[in-house]
Amino acid sequence: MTTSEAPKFRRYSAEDRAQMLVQAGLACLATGGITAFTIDNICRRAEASRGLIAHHFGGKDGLLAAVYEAAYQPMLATLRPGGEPLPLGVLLDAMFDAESHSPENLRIWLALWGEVAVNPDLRAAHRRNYGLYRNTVELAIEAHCFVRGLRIDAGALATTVIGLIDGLWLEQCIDPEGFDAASARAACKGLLEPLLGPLEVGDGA
Amino acid sequence: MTTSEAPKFRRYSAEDRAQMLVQAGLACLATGGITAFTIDNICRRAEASRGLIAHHFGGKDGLLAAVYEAAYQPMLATLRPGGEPLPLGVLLDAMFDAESHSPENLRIWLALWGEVAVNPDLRAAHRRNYGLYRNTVELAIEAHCFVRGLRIDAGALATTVIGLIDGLWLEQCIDPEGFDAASARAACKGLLEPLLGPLEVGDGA
DNA sequence: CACCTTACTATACGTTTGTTCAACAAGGTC
DNA sequence: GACCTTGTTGAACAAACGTATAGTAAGGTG
Repeated sequence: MTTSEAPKFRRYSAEDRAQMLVQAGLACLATGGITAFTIDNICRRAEASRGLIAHHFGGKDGLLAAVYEAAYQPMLATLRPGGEPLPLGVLLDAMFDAESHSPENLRIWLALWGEVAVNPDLRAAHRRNYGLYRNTVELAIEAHCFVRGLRIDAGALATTVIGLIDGLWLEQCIDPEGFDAASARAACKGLLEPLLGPLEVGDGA
Repeated sequence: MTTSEAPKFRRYSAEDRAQMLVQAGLACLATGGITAFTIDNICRRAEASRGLIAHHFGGKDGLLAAVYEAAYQPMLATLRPGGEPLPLGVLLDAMFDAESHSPENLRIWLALWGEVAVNPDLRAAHRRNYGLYRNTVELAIEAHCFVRGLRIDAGALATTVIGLIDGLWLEQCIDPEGFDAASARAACKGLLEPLLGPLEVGDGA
């Protein structure tokens, strides 16, 4: 009887709403690839109206850039938790952990890669993040080789190792059957250990 | 003055026209990824009218399936020219030849992979072709190991090697700078030789 | 030259795309 | 409780999407 009415929508802070849209965008990529990354899909999933993406990101492209950043961030955070790179064995284990190897995550990356290869704006963002990624791996390899007295071009090997890991990701992603995170990790170590010596989790010192 | 008029269009055989459309489709994928794979784009590039894709392939999906097959065929043909698999060293060289590593070809694959991960029909086609691909590599590894008396799980290693090669492709594709086919081949061999012994082109016997 | 098969064109159609924008209202501030 | 900032909505819009289809004509066959 009173004038109290249920609010027609909830008002979030700009950052909160932005993150909700980014999460919805990631979910769309995971479900249907870049083709499913549409204003309608994303806003439906985020339970928001169609105008919001333009309001918070200036348009679809702005959201895609934010989505790309959001996809990279957890990986970088995992690889150097305190800013300091991990020992190589630990680093590899982190790269093959269950979450980053989830089918959803892999499909997201595949969709993003396809766009990076074709979209100059995304490529700029990629170059920056990939540089950090590669640098982290290179430092870990360098430290590993220094301790063991191995003379190896850490820069070139870093690129190769990243390629190997991403390639194993890729196979697993394209057809998830017959290959899982544990197999991928074993395969990776099997290829690296003849070159680098044993890569145990506890090889810190 | 005679009745002779220039023909309004050229009539091709069904197979010829189909191949023209497939080629145009590949070109679209190479240029703009899966987003650019549209009826308008493809037909404009093939200099054909918009109805032709439906006529020859039943629709866009039919063309995409044909494009996928067309992308796989030259690779399989390269890897076992006469039906017989090549020696491992030669096989790896073939995998890193200039043409298959062209930026266009890499972008095509990236676009197709993104779809395979999400499209059940394409996945079925992928599973079949990938099986042939993997089998070829496995046989080459098996033969290599047999000759050298190495005891290695050729099946698992085949998957790993394919992952490595595709991963190196991937890096090169996403950002073509600072990495070329020759570097990729060197990186691949550098990782495999500690495990498998020297992989020379002329290691046939 | 007449005929016939079928590759082909071109239009129309309904749907979905991304963007724009005026109006609305949620929720903190006074 | 009045006010104001601004996050939010929903409709309107043109462009682009894929498909269906009726009609056209190229080019081989007799």
